[in-house]
Amino acid sequence: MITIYDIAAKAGVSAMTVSRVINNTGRISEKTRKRVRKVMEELHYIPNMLARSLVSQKTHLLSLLITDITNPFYTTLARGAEDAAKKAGYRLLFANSDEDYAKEKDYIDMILTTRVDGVLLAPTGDHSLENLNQLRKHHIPFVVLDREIPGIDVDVVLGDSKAGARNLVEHLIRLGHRRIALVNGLQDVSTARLRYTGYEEAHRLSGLQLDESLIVHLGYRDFHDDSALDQLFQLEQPPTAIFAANNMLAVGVIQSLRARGFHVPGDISVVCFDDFGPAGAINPFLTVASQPAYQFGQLGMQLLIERLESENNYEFRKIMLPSQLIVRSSTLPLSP
Amino acid sequence: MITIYDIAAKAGVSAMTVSRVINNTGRISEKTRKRVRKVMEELHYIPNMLARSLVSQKTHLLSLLITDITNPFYTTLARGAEDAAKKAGYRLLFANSDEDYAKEKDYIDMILTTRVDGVLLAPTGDHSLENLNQLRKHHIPFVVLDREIPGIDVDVVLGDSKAGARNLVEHLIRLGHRRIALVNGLQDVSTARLRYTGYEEAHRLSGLQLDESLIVHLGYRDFHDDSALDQLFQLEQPPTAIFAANNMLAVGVIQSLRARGFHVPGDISVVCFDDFGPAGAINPFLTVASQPAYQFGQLGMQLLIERLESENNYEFRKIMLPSQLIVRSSTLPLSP
DNA sequence: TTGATTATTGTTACCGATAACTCAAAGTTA
DNA sequence: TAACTTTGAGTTATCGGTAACAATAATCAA
Repeated sequence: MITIYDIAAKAGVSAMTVSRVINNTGRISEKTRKRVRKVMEELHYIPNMLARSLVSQKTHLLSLLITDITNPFYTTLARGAEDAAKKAGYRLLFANSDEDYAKEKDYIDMILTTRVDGVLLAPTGDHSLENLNQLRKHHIPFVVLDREIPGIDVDVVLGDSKAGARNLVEHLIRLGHRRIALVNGLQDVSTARLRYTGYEEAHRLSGLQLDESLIVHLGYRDFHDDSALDQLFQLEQPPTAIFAANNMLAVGVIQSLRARGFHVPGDISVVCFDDFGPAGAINPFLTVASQPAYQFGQLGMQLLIERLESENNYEFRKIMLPSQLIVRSSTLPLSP
Repeated sequence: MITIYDIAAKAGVSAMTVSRVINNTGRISEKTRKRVRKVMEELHYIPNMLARSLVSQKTHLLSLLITDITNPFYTTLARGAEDAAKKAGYRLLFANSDEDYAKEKDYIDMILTTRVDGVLLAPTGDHSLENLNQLRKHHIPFVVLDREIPGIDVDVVLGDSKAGARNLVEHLIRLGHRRIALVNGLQDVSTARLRYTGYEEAHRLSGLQLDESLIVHLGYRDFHDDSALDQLFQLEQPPTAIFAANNMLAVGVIQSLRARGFHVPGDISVVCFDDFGPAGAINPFLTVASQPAYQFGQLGMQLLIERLESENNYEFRKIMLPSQLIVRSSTLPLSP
C-alpha cells in the first residue's frame, strides 16, 4: 500500500508537503508540486480515506436507509438521493431494512461505527423513534423520509397520504362502490394510519357508513400472505372494491383475487398507493395515487446536506409532496 | 465523541485493557471486565471503525456495484448479495453506475480510497476492463456479475445468454414468425453479443435466413429512444415479432409500438430477457427468459467471501446459471 | 546593509484504535 | 524457599493522514 510517506521519500520532500499538494492547501512552489504529482502518478497513489477521516472527523459518506429495495418507489427515491449526493460531492451508503426493526437497528449501529456524516432514512415505523434517538444522541444529522415519527422533531419529506387515500376512495365511491375494503399496512406506520384516515374521511364526506370488518392489516411487504383476504370474502356482504395501502400489497391482493377466481376489475375493482416504476409501464393497469418518488430522495438529500453544511441550528423543516390520482383500468363502475 | 481512553480513564484502567474487553482478546479478570463493560454502557460507547480499520487494514466493508438500480433484475440481485454479506458478517456498500463508464470509474475510485475489502460488480461493458485492472493492481479482490469481460481472468457469475436467447427466438419461430427483429444492447456488453449469437443460432438451426436490417442497437437503459424503431418499420417487410435483449428495452419497445398504434401481441409479438420482479407480477404479460436474479447476487457474494477469507490463490471460478423460458401473453402465432 | 516580511518546507503531535512487548504479582514446583 | 509459570494488566509504537507551529530561504523596504 503506497502512502504519502513513500511519495515523500521518493520526491525528496516531507509527508506534509505531499499532503499539501494533494489537498491544494498552503503554499507550494510549482516545481515541487510538479515533482510530487509526478511521483504520485508513478506510484499509483490512492489516498486512504480511513486515515484522512480519522483526523478530519468527516467521512463525506452519507447513508440512505430504505425499507424495501425491491419496491420501485424506493429504488426511484434512491436514484434521486444518489444524484443529489453525487452533485454535492458525497458518497452514498445504501442500506435496506426490509421493513424489519431489528435489521434497521443493525444498520443504525453500523452507521454509527462507520462514522457517516449524515443519514437519510425511511423508518420502519413509530418504534424507529429509538433508533432516531440513538442517532441524535451521537449527533449524527438525519432526515426522515416518507413516514412521520411521533415524539421527535426532525427534518422530514412526506407524501400527503391522507389526501391521496381520500382521492382513491372517492374515485371508487363515484364509480358506485359502497363496500370498499382497506388492505392496510401496520398501524405502527404513519402512512398506514393516514391512509386509513383518508379512507374514513372519504366515507364520511360521502355520507357512507364505514364498516370496520372491511379492514385488514398486513405489513407493507407481507403480500405473500394469501389468507389475509379470507376475512373479507367470508363476510355476508363482501367488498366490491379494494384499496390497497401500497403497491406491494396491491400486487398480493390482485394475485389472491385471481387465485380465487375473481376478475379485476370485472368482479372487483382495485386501487392502491404508489406506482410501479418502469416495470409497471408495460401494462399500466392499476389505478393509483402516484407519488413523486425521485423528488422524495432528491429533496430529502438536499435537506440533509443543507443541515450538514450549515453551522446554525435552524428549525426543522417538513416538506409535504402531493400525490396524483391516475385512473387506469383496474377500476370499473359497480355493475348493478 | 467517546473513545476507549475516556472509558479507560473512568474505569481506572489502560486503553489497552478496554480494547481487550471490546475484542475479547487477551486475559482480563472478570472483575475489571465487568467494570469496563459498565462504563462503556454508561458512556454509550461506539467503536470507531475508522481507527480500527486503519490499524487492522480490514474494513469489513464490501461493495456492490450494479448498473441499474431501477431494474428489478438488479434489485433482486442486490437482495441476494445483501443477505449473503450479512450472513457472513460483512457490511455492504451499494453503488449504481447507470450503465455509465464514467460513473463506474468514479465509484471504483471511491471504492479504492474507502479501502473496502472486496467488490462485487456488474461491469458496464468490455471497457470496464480498465476499472477491473485498477482493482487488481491495488489487490482488491472482486467478483464479476452477469457480464463477461474479455482479457481478464476472474471469478464470475453469468447467465446463459446464448441459450436463453435461442429459446426465446425458437419460441417465436415455432409460432410461425419469420421476420424477427432484435433490439439489442450495445456490442460492448458480452450479454448483448451472446444474445445476438443465440438469435443467430436459432435462425441457423431453423434454416432461416438472418436479415441484419432487423437488428437495432441501443444501450440497455436507453428505452426512451423512441426513434429506434423507425428503422424497423420503414422496411419493406417489417418484423412480425421483436426480441428485446433485456426487460428495460422491452418496456420501451412496447411503449413505442403502442404509440404507433400497434397491438401486442395482436399485431406484433414481443419477447425479452429478464423478468420484472414483484411489480411485474400484477399482469404477467411478457414472454421472457427469466434469470435467477437472487442467486446471481447470493452466489457472487459467496464466491467473493470465499476468495477473501481463503489464504491460497485457488483458480478462478465461473458459474453459469440457466434461464427459464416463461411463455405468457405477449406472443401469438403469426396470423396468416 | 539590515531588519522585516513573505514564501516554502519541515517537525511534532494527534486522530482512535491495536499489536507486540514488558512487567509486577500471584501461584506452582522441586 | 528459590526458581519458574501463569495471570492480568500497562507501555510504546504504529496505521496514514493533517493541524499547528517552527524554521529556513528568498524578497523587500528603508
